[in-house]
Amino acid sequence: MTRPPTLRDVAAASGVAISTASRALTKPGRVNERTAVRVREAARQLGYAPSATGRALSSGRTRMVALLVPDVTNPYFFGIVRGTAARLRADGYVHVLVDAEESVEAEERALRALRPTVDGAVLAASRLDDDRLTAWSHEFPMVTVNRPVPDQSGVLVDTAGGTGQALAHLASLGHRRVAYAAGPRASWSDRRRRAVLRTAAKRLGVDVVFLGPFVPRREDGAAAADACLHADVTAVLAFDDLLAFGILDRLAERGIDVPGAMSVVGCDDVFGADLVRPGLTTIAAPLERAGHAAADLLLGRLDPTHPGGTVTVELPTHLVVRGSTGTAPLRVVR
Amino acid sequence: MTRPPTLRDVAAASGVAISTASRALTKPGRVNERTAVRVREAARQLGYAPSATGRALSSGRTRMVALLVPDVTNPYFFGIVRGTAARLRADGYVHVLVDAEESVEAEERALRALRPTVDGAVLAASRLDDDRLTAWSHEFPMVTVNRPVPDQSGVLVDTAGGTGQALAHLASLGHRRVAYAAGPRASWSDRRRRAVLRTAAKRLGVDVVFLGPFVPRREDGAAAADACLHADVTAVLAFDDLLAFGILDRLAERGIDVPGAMSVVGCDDVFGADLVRPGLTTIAAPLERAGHAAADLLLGRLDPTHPGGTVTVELPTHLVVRGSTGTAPLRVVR
DNA sequence: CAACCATCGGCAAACGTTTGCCCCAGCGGC
DNA sequence: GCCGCTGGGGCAAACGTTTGCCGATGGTTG
Repeated sequence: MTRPPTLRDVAAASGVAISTASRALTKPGRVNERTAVRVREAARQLGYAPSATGRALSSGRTRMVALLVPDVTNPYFFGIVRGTAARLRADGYVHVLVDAEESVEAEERALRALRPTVDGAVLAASRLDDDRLTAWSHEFPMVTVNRPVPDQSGVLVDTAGGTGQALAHLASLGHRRVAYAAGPRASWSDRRRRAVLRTAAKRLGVDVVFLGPFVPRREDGAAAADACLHADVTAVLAFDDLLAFGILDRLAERGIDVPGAMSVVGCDDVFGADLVRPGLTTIAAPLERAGHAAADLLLGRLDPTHPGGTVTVELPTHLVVRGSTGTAPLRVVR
Repeated sequence: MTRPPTLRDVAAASGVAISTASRALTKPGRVNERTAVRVREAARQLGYAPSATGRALSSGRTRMVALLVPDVTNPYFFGIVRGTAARLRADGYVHVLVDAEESVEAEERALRALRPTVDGAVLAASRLDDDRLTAWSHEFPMVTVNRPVPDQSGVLVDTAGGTGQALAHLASLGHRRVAYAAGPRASWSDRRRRAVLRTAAKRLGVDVVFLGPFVPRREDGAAAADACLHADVTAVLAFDDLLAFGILDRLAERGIDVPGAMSVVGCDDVFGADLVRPGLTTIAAPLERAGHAAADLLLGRLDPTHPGGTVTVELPTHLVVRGSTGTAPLRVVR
């Protein structure tokens, strides 16, 4: 296990000064071509790769970007990880993945530790409160996903719009009483969807009953399903696909036919939504594009030649209709 | 957006030299407690966090570890990512995620670029050939997953053993002619499973027909399913769950009852295996544990006080029986 | 022939941290 | 009163890279 070769080794091997070696490799035309060839050949032969650490120290930029997610376990974030990874790779940035463990403290600890080390961060579904998020956004180039911060660039996925679409879809199938199985109170998306549902419900002449909040995990779908049955609805919009999977599990367990007796709509279209039977009708969120867009915004801010200014990218969603939604059953009046 | 505070700022604020500030924060007892308190207070007030870059340069260690996967998209790697992330986080290491794009060149490029920058790497299912892998293993502390390298620590998941179990399971259900829908020729796991299947088939009195190789993607399950039907088998062991999902899709499309007319067994038990209907019987690989173990091995090697020596951890698998396997149909002799 | 310029290479500082070495003050023992 | 020891603090080098500045060389122009 030998120490990696440094610029000093390359310089020695080609008989020039370190500064010349550096320029030969990074500043085309700055040194005589014959010298440059010699240096490049030596570098190749030694297997030289510049130390990102050394570079970072002298340039003040590390060419690393962190992605903070509350929970790497959640398939929701897989798409975001993919998107940011692809975008960062395209510009040769290193991708640091941080699991904030759903905890405000862990998230702040990670930000503090990473601030001197990475050039910027993408915060997906941050658990930080508004004040702290705003404070951090002044200290550190960052872009949020699904979490608007004043005067800060961000990516929003318009699941609220999709929710309206989904309700219209259910209304057109004859559903008149629909549940919304809500997510965490702290969720920005959840708040927006509630608002949209209230107005859409009025417009469409549908009763929407709000159930929850539920923790968006498959296990918690049981409680949500039971609440739906008790609330006497014929369809349910779940906060996300995981919750919807759990609802499907529980309905199957209780022998409730989907979509015959109950229609189920998820949100996000994560991996697996087309694996369940019946396939899950869901509001497809372009998560990979969201991650890509977030990284793109961040890279733009990091580029000093870039115009600047804050941008908010809002990505549209669309409803993917699969087998879990169908015409409303005849209402049984008790 | 202010420059993060450095040790110099802390030293100035507390009226001591940089070296004293450094020691006050990192060498308990080395400086007078009264002085140390002053320094710590200044650090706290300024929001000081040590620069990993500066540390790395002086110590030669970056406290970063890279995880190279061929394709972040594949749910197989989600578990590994989770496991390594958790283990690295526990020791305060930073987790660098690299997608090698299923390409030997990209993988080597990443290794070359990362060598001076990270302390070590976990290579999951490397696409590198043996020679290059061996060469790299001499240059760079690394641990492989499912890819044995001579004189190098690694983690192996015994899916071959699980395959034997799965075949026995099928035999006990009366299957007498079973297909193996193979994965890529280059796969080490695939080669081992073939060997195990050959001997197990003899012992159990089962005919195993080898089909493929198939690309382990859901889309390629269609070809695998058609090949199975043509080969006149009553059960199929798929290289992995993704392929099995695709086989299930195609069988459903062609109206073949699972498990009535055909039993299907997957491998890995990825996210989603219990979402399909019928649930997929599969060889459960402890992927999160594998990632955890790999990171653990690597961290051990990086610790200078550690005994040393190379270790190979072999993790057992077990068969998870769900709905996709059942008793063999009566053979139709044509 | 002098003044000027372009080309090319080297010196040294800077980035932030750690750490070996040295210095100084204070104190106890003789 | 001198020696030696110890506790506590600073100086400076080192890590690998980039880059502003300078100097040397050789050629061109007036």
